[in-house]
Amino acid sequence: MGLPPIDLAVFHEHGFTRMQCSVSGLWFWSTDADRTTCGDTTEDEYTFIGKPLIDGFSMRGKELKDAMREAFLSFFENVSHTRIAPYPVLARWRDDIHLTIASIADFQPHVTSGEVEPPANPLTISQPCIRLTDVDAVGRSGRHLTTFEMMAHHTFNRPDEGKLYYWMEECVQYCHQLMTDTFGIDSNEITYVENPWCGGGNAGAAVEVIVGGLELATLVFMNLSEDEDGEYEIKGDRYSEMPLQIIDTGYGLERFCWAAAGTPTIYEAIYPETVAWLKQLSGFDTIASKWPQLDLDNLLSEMSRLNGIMNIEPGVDATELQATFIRRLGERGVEVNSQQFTAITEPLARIYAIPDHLHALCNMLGDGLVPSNSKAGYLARMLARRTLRMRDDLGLDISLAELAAHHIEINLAGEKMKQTPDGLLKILSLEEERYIEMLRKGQNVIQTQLAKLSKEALEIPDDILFNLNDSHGLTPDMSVSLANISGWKNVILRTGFSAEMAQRHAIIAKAAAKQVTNNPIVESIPQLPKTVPLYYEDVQQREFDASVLACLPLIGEDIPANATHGIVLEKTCFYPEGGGQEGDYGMLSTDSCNRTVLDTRKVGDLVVHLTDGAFEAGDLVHGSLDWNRRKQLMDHHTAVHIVGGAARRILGPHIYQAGANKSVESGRLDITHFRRLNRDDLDAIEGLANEVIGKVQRTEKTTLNRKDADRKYGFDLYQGGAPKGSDIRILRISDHDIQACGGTHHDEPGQIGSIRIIRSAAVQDGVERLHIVAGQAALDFAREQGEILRMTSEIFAVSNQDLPKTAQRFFGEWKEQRKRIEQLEAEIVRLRTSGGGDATAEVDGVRIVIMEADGDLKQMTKMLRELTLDSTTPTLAVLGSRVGGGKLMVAVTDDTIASEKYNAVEILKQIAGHINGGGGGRPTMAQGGGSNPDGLDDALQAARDFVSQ
RNA sequence: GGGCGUUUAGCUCAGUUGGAAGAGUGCUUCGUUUGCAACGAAGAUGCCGGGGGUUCAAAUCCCCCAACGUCCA
Repeated sequence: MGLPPIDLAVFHEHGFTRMQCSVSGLWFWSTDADRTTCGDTTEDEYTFIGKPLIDGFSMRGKELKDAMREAFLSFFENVSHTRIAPYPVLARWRDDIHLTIASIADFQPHVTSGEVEPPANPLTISQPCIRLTDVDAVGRSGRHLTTFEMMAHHTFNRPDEGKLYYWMEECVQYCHQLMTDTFGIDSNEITYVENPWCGGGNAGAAVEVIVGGLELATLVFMNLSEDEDGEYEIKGDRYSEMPLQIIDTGYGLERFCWAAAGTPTIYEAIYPETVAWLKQLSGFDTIASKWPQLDLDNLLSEMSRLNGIMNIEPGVDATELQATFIRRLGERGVEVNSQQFTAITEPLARIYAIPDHLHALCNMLGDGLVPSNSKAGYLARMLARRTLRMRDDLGLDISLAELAAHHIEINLAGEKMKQTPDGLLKILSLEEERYIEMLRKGQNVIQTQLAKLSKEALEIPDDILFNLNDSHGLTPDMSVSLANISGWKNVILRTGFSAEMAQRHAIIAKAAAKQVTNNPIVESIPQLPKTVPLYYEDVQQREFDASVLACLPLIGEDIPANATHGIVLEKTCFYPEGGGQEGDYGMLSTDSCNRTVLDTRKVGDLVVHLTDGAFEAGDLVHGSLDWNRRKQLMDHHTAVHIVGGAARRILGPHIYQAGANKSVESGRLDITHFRRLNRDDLDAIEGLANEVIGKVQRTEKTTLNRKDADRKYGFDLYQGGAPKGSDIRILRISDHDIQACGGTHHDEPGQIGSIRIIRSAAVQDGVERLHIVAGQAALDFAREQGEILRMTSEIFAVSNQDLPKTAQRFFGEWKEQRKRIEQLEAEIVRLRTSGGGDATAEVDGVRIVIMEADGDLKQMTKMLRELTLDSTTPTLAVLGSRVGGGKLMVAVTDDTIASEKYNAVEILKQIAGHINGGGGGRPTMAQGGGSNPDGLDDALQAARDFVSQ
């Protein structure tokens, strides 16, 4: 069955009645008995443009947002909600999304699953969000944004445990009170639309709050989870009730601001200064003044009213949309032609989108994101490039960094950012440099790829446009304008091409979406109590006794050679592979048998020892660790933390761990940084890291619940990725580095001895990999380096200090001598070919040289050149050599009677048979080889016979 | 994580069906001019990213690796 109607006392108290929308078919509540639509359909225009629906907010921009947010949060504080500070826009506590897309995202999956307590209950928050799915519509639709604040009140009820804070009735009551009392909205303007919500495996009843044609808020009552036997059916899937009942609301801060301002678009309500500034910089007014009879203000306000019903979504056909727009404007007495419409709306769309993109960029970079060519960093790069393109389209002579500096001053004044303003601007100017470089390279690529295309062509072939976009970052319209500049003056972009390309990308993405699942190592996970870890309590413990709970045959290919069984014990001090630290090795033994532990893994909550033989369940075993291995792994793991802290201190607050691995040989740490590191950077980090080893006496290991950990240390804790459970293990190395980490670490950093950063390498753009050795591995490394130096200096018979100088001298001499050899070879060729003698004859004015030579094809090529390059002596030359199965070359002097008379390829084919070979080339130059060097004499004789015919 | 592209002289880049490694710029020398990023002549500069393979022959075709770029998740 579906969900029951939402019939609440609050509706009846305020005179609302339930009816069905004539357009969408959805049920809604309204005080207006004549209403036929729910308010958010293609029949419902915006009614607030020029006539604000919310009173008492006469300010604009940041000031308006601040006032609106405060009004919202304090309203809910007054009705016993706790105000929570916003989370970062980079969702580092999650591994399924890069960006915070909604306020509820702050609490997923750990709180919404019921595993972790919420930071407060009920709570209210205004969460900055970024959504890039609708990026194409930003600036065009009048309402789309990539970044916005979602104001919310959340409640997490557990009716089973008697914890029921409030549900639908109170929720809607609060909402209605906020709308009518705090914001003074007339009840007649409000419709509450019943529209069930589902997503991410959860679902529930939901109410959309529509005011003046604009959806201002959504109230979701999430109390269902996906269950194929469930009793509720929503949008094709079945659900059943879950123990946690969550109120998830979302109130669009910017939309409230817009409704209070009544400006033609949302952008003018929240970014008025930037819009005005960009209009002035781009000379927008001069565009409109070209048509004095056009009433620009009237046109724009009619357009924005229409925006409400035009359904401008990404991917709709632009041409068709424009035609509809012009027709409907005409119906309202606004006459505008296509040319005028484009001339006005195109620049305006960019002027509107730029501050939005800048805001999103500043939010992302402000949280410490580094632009990259993949993952979250790519999203920042994409926004930066879109902004730069729009800037170029507007013809603005201003850098991206300057735009951002202005934006920060006007729209982000006083906001706390993790990244420094200088760091942020530096990153943006580097991004602009890359963009300029991309365009410069693009110009070359265009010229190369279009070389075969007629300069009169009207279109660039589709496959070339696709390729330019995918491989070189040139969007179709950029390609076309670059082609126009480069001489293909008539090419234009086919209409609908961009949509086609997006569609093609979607198909490719769908095909590539196949998930790779990691191979299981055991057939099935037995129901056993969680293995008790001994390796946290005492990291030095190397021996223990425990009883065998299960002995499982190992399957799959992802296991070490010789490993046959997985042993589960009730407790262990073997650390299972995790957090980038490899598993422990060692021994499990009883009185009668010894088994080698070849690796240790975690399967669910069980630690599985991968051994080379079986035990019986119930056996009492003695475990002993390969301590040298463990000690080395701990050296590397603790060292990686120390180096990470050092890198952050030296390079800046944007340094974040992007991955790590700790093996016996070395540790690897991937860090986010906006440029390649050089040896000086590495030396500085290495120096600081070793200083920390000397200074910090003890590391501090604590376990906090998630709620307290977040509050105490913030989200920088989760450098190693999104943590799973509700308890967070925290490793604190003084104030140098504090991280959530499940690995094993030294109690005293001094036990590491020393840390060396061997080298850095690029993993991807924006991510640098540091290779680290510590402890014994550092000593081994130093010894090995010394050995290499010793062996090398022995070869040169010089001291280590003289090695670079000596190597340089030898290399230089080698190059010089090689050159000298080439010169001498050429001299030999000259001597051999200038003498005449038996090999030379003359037939009908053509010098004939047929002789055997030494050397390979390359050397013979030189001789041939000597022989045939001089056009005053027309020559036919046939050379043969016994090298490598026999080689033959035939050449004639170009553009002479020699080349008229003889065809080098023909001669070669005639004689090559004698050496069992073949070959080819051009009429003036042919070469070939064979497998019978003894036939060379016959081949050359055949050439002589051919000539003398 | 997946796809595509690039790697050739100090720099920026051409190089067609595999068959004699190029241009522009910079550099050196000489000349002409010295007011423009002046002009003329001559010259030097290449492990054609690395490693395998196919072939008589590979900058070119195939495989692997690396660096860089780019689009999509």
